[in-house]
Amino acid sequence: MAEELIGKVLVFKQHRGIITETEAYIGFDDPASHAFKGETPRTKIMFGKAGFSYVYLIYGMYHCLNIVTEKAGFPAAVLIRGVQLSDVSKLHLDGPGKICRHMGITKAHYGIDVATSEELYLGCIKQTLAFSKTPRIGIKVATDRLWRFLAKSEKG
DNA sequence: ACCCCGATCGTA
DNA sequence: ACGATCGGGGTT
Repeated sequence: MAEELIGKVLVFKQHRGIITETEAYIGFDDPASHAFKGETPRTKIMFGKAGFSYVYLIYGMYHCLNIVTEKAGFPAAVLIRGVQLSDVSKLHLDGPGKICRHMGITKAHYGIDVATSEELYLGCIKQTLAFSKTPRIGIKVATDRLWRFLAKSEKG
């Protein structure tokens, strides 16, 4: 799903943009995942059905948006790390904290079903984007896994 | 009650 | 390279 989401459209309220960068956090054997140590109130949504938002606060200052994937009982999520805004600014939001800060996404938007919500959802465009795979960044473990996906022409 | 630390970002 | 800033989660 992290690969699939490259080139899809992220819509939140009046904001929309093409997803240019994602990271995957998968299952019980991924030590970089918040779900690795088991289910907690914060990570509960990751253990549920796919298609729900997982928003968390990081470093006391920034929010990060994920989309839960995989079947219930198997924790996984895709972190949205990069978005190219579709408005006239064409601003490239580079980093999960910047995306949420710009769009106003907070923990209040935890657990939204993106399949039915009219506030937060995903869309398609006709073209697909080529992408590259790299190690995930900002983590200190499991950096050998190529679970970061970056649209071509993005640096990194 | 206390402590450590983090899927970040802006500034130096 | 570093500090800001605070909640989550484990430990006392």
